[in-house]
Amino acid sequence: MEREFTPQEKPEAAGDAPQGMGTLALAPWEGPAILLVDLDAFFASVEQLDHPGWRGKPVIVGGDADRHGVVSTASYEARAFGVHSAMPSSTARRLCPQAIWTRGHFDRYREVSNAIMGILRDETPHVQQVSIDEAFLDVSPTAVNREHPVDIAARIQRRVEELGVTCSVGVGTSKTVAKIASDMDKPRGLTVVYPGGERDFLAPLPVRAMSGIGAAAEEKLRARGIRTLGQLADAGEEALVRLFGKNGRTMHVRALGGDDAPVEADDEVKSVSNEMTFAVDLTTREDVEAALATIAAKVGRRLRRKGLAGRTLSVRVRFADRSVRSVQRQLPRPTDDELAYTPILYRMVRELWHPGTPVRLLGVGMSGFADGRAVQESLFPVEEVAPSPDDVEPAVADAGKRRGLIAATDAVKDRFGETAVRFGRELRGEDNTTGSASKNPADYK
DNA sequence: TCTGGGGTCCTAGGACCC
DNA sequence: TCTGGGGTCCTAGGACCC
Repeated sequence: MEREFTPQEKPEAAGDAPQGMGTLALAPWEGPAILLVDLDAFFASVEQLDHPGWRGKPVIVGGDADRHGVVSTASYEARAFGVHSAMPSSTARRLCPQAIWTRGHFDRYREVSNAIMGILRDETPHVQQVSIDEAFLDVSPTAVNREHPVDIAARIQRRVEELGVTCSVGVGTSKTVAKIASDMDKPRGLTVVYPGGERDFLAPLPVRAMSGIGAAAEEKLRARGIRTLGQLADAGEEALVRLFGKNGRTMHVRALGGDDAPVEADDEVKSVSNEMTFAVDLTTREDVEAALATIAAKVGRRLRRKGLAGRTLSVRVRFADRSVRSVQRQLPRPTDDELAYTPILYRMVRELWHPGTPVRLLGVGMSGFADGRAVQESLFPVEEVAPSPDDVEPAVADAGKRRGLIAATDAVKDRFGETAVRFGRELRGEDNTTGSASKNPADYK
């Protein structure tokens, strides 16, 4: 039986194909071939894998409804009730009161993700992981390997399903097209856009379908009568550059289907940060500083675990009206030691906030790493980091003592968890936070 | 009880140097 | 002591992604 896929036709997912993908004659593929593999409702799927009693039922991974929490991932059974990612948990609870809720088990998600990424790297070394549940693959036919990209995609779907979760795959000549294709049919979809079919595939889609166009860009475009990617492709590039800067050119190229961004592994970490949203706004200096110390300790610990030391320290404050202010400072030397930089955070936050003003969220970030890779000597003496003697914790100003203290508490946290040990000034404001999940790949490596 | 937490990248203005 | 321009670093804010 001879069969060709039209550009937008969707072959059945691997598990549904009655005679198996290998028996279909695929139209030949010329030129670049990019896959985007997207794990379906990943966190919720892992929960259902690990809890057989939850299969077939609505499952929601997310923060508490009564603490400003939002949905991280909803199973497809929960999505049938209108629940989706980033929805306030209070809304989700109203839409689907019978859902099974969990705050998530992130070590487990990382474990399953790593196994799947292993499968992808087994298929090709050209893998770019973009999050815990997504990766681009370059599977362009070469002189040595003529295997058809669609066959590779179908085999990946089968191999992933053997681990107990499913994925959707988009196949195209560019990252833009592969990504949009993967979104067209979920779960377990396999959507193929053949070379030459890009413009017809993209033209009818709303501009928001394209990665990089969010609410603000959509609104700007709508105000100029541009609603679809076809209209975006027809728009003058000069006008787009005036509107969006150099990103306007990128948007135009992508809408034309001509994006040639390479698939490249990018595992250099550029920043490490931690934020807390409080169920009850903070108003006193004591509470704000206690929370900052707790957040700073988490950042410090993650820096040490990754072997990173940074020079750029930042603080973010979100107020009750959701407005945000931030400050950043260059430190004299890179550090991974919160005992050295927490006192600096206290001074920085005073530039943004005065006692009495309700604080909804606090965040601490570190960036400015030497090269994004591990550093050998990561604990610098505190007096070389703190800009002034006031910033040194008197009790721990001795560098050797501090190093020992940090190492000891890290060891206890390794054994008993993050909340096992806290320094004195971290103790207030406990259990006043939302708790949620990151999908950033840097946290899962 | 409206809207989390972890990231990346871009922009625009100012300081500073050559 | 009249003047511009380029490069780089730094800072605050914002858009966007998963």
